Amino acid sequence: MVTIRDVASRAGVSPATVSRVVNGLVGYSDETKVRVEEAVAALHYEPDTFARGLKMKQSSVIGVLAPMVSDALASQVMSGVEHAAREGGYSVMLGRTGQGSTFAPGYLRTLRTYRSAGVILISAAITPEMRRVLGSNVPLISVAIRDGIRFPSIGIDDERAAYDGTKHLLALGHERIGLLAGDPQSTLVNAVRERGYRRAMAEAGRPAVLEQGNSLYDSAPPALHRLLATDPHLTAVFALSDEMGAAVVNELQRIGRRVPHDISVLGFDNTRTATHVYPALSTIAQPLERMGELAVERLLSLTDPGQKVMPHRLITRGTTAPPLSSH
Amino acid sequence: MVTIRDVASRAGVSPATVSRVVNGLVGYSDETKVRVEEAVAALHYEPDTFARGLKMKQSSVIGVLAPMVSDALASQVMSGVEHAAREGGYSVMLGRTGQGSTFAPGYLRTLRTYRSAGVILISAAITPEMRRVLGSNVPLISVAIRDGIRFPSIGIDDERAAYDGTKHLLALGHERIGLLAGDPQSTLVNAVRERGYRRAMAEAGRPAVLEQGNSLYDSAPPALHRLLATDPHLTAVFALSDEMGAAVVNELQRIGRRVPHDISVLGFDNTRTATHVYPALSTIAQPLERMGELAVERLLSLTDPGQKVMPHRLITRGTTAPPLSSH
DNA sequence: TTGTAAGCGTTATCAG
DNA sequence: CTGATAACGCTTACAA
Repeated sequence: MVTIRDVASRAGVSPATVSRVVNGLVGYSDETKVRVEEAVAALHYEPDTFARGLKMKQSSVIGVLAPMVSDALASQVMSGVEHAAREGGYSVMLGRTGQGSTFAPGYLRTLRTYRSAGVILISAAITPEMRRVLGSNVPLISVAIRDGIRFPSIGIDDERAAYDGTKHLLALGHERIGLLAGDPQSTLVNAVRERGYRRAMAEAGRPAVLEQGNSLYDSAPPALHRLLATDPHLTAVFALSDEMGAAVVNELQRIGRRVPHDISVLGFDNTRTATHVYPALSTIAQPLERMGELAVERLLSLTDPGQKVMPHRLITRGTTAPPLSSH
Repeated sequence: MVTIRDVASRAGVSPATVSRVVNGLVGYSDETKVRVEEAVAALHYEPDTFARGLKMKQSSVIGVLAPMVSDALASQVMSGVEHAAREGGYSVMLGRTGQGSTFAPGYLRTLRTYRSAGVILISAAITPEMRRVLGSNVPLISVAIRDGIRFPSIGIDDERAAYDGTKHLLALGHERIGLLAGDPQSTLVNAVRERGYRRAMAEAGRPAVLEQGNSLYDSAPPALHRLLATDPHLTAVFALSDEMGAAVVNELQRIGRRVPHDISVLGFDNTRTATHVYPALSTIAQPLERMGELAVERLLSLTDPGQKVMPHRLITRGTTAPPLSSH
């Protein structure tokens, strides 16, 4: 292993000087800088992470905690995170957490011992428990979820997004729109979206009809059937995740209902899943990658990351159309 | 920060003794063990990763390099990796590499500087370049790919699996079976699977008809149309990835061909994607999670990881049936 | 069974 | 502008 002393002796300077030029500090002549750099290059010197970590009080790893649920969403956020992290010379350590956050404490502990520069939570709220095990030195931020008050986060206005989505369906002429809600425990995302739907329906003077899924594919078919049982004349269903939306499209197909002729379907998030069904799913887009980038930027900016609301966008593809009855 | 000296003085012993009990070494009385453990617990002592890493020559991170391509596959392997790693007290650092492996060298460098205990490559072959940047101390293993000779790997017998898949279609009565191949550059997976298909077709005295995709969803529809242009009477298509298989099912639907009545479709890998289309995709399963677990076990076993061939399995779901003409 | 002390490779302080 | 030197927290001979 080549150490800073090797570089120093080859360049004919002291280790301290090497450290200075390597870290871009001030206090050396141009000439020594050149000599040191030559030596560094010649010897392929790389500072030792552990020695450095021991001295300094933090490392350059950023932790990301992603739920195994909604892989596609997390994956897109990750792209952004990774990009921004790499740009800033940071490495990303990803932990996937289970349904009941089984692994989260373990990961957080690891991240703390690695003196992580910060951690990003995807689609998960920051809990006091998390704050506690992480210690107070490590900044924390949530992505794709937010409550607008308590913790640093980057997300969209979920209430408004769901409101807009419902409005779109209403504008198309639909009057009976069912909502396929997500896990009700997710009060910060699903409950909020649900509110947006209810508001739009109420404004239109239409009754809300909804059933709970859990955001995942498999939860959608049964929920869809409950929805249809409640109102067999539904002409549109708004699913609060693309996975559920895709499942609805497929299930409708299976039971012989044509999409979008008989029933329109609208998804949520605009993950890759939305384009992996036929017809491709109309959905509400969140700027997932950008949110990931922003998360690392804010995390590293040292100032309080605060809350950031990103714009959402309606994307119409093949699953939304006016209802048959509107002709 | 609480250090080993704090624990030592509280327990009334030396730092060396604390180190010994913390690391489960020998050489202390039961009584001191108890005292030290009490002190550790009372002070919430945690050994400093960096100080330890500086002394010892390796850390307990396992690196995983996954292609952004085929997220679903990587995700399943990751589950296994994570599980086994956690079991052994290791942390997992995930790096996603681009199409042209853009990030791979950077990640590998990071992993080396973190003195990673080993790195796992998902669906990627170990190149001399990788070996070089990683240094010779870090063990490396590939998962879901193998060439059976040169590098440590865990995978299935791709030739045989593709052969079996083709045989299945043949046994159903199909005679005109098109192959939707993957990236031809992937000589270790796609080229091998292609060989299996060719062998089965040759044995059946049927002509091979194939087109290249790149394993991803979007590459499939155009390739499917080329396939259909070559032989409009195809009654089955075998796609060498579930994403392509799903795309074929959807595209067939779009152009008005019924699956499986008019055309059967068989996928490959048995990722979650296979169940996210309607009808659900019949496919060849690889024990992805198990492969991930095994990868870490072998990586950490210190002996040469060697090559391991896992069993594959045909899973018939809704997209394969006898051809119409067989009645 | 236990303690002392010498590093591991860096960075930071303080002289020069 | 540069060089000694003292930590950082831990492990491990080597002594006792």
